[in-house]
Amino acid sequence: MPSDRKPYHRADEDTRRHALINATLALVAEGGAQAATVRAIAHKAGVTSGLIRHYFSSKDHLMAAAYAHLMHRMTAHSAAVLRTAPHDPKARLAAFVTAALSPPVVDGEALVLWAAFLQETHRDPAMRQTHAQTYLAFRDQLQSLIADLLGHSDAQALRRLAIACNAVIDGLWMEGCALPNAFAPEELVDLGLRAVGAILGTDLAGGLLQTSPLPLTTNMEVQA
Amino acid sequence: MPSDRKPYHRADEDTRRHALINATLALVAEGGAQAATVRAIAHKAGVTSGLIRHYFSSKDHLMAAAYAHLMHRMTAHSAAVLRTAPHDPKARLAAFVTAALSPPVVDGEALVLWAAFLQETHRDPAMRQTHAQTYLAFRDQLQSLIADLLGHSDAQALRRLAIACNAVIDGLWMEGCALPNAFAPEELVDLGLRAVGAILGTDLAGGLLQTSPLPLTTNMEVQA
DNA sequence: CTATCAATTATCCAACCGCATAATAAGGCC
DNA sequence: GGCCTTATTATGCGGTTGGATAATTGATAG
Repeated sequence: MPSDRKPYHRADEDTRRHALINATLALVAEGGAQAATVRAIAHKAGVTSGLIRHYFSSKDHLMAAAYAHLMHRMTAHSAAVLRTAPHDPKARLAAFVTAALSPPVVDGEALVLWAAFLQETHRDPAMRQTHAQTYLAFRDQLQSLIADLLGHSDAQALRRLAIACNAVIDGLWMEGCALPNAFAPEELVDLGLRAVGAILGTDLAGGLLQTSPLPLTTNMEVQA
Repeated sequence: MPSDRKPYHRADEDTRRHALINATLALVAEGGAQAATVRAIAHKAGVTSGLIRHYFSSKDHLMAAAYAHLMHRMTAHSAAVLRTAPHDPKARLAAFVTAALSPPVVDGEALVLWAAFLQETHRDPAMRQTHAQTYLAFRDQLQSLIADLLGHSDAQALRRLAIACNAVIDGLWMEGCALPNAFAPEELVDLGLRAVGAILGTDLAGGLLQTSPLPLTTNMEVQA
């Protein structure tokens, strides 16, 4: 009697775990957390649903692993940018801002993924820890770059500047992800460099985008 | 034989609809969209689940109504602030920024609600329209306030300034919602006014918070 | 070539989902 | 006070969910 059983091949643990995680992220991105059912994930990963419980002790653990993978992907990118950046503090900060406002950080899927996991972050303690680590790490890194640039160390003032610059980056990131067609290729980066520069009282964009025709503010008619 | 049937009283349509909408928002805020099941909503609203379909043709319609209610609550607040604001352009913009960074716009529930509905916004056309209307209305209002303040009308430059200022407000709003205990009562507003002022090259905070001891940037050591 | 082991599939289950429909009673009207 | 409308409750249905368990089979070692 012929077997109807689905043929398969055995894969190493990392392959399967990554396939399941990627399938989870893809489903959450296109249909929200509610679309990422165990059956849908397994189907997209090319396996049957029982396998999920063979690699993750529960669906919640798979979700947490997917979130950690997503966050690690982003932070690894910005860390890599800083590793290859020059030594000049101004150029380093500019590179950091540029990376945060360019692909793959700015991505059509990134915002909806972030939003989808935000809710789980409130409940699951493991995910809350992942969130806090990656978020504060980003802001601390930004603050340390600002400190290097300004050359002083008033902790209170530095914290406030970092919060404000972080807000600009976050807000532009959101707009860039939500409305990817509303901005010219380098416009988001240009806006970010000028806004952060305005907050810090320095010129970040000048060295990188000298030909940009539209200053963020002309400073003429308002300063009088 | 005694009836076990639950006693009830009849309420007017608006009361019941608002009760169901508020129950929906409360559940989404505390447990995500997946926690807002028809049974949970009905229980929180003090009715039985069948009543939902008596007032809303489907659960999706209830969700869309809840989203519209949430968005209307926010936009109505900022519109009311502008209605009672003075005529001075600088003071009007400052009032607008202040309102966007104070309760009830900045609220512990607001961010998670916004994130939860963001995904539905991608699919449901009615919710997408609600989203586009309220979002662009906010940015256009901001842009018109900036135009009044700066007194010129270079459309391209105004658009860029509005995007940058909107990003600051969005980012600070997110931080204030996510970490409500991380900021002193008026700190968020102060940061927003200073950052927006820095981007526009004017001083928004001065008139309102003259005694603030920590300027966003001193401009001394970096401008040289 | 065969035995062994675990990676993978297949099947089942209780709980819950949104929705439909029937039964009931609350409250206004005359 | 009896009646009538309909707001509200009660009950049931088909489908889906996450999870548990049993059956199978691909790879590997000897």
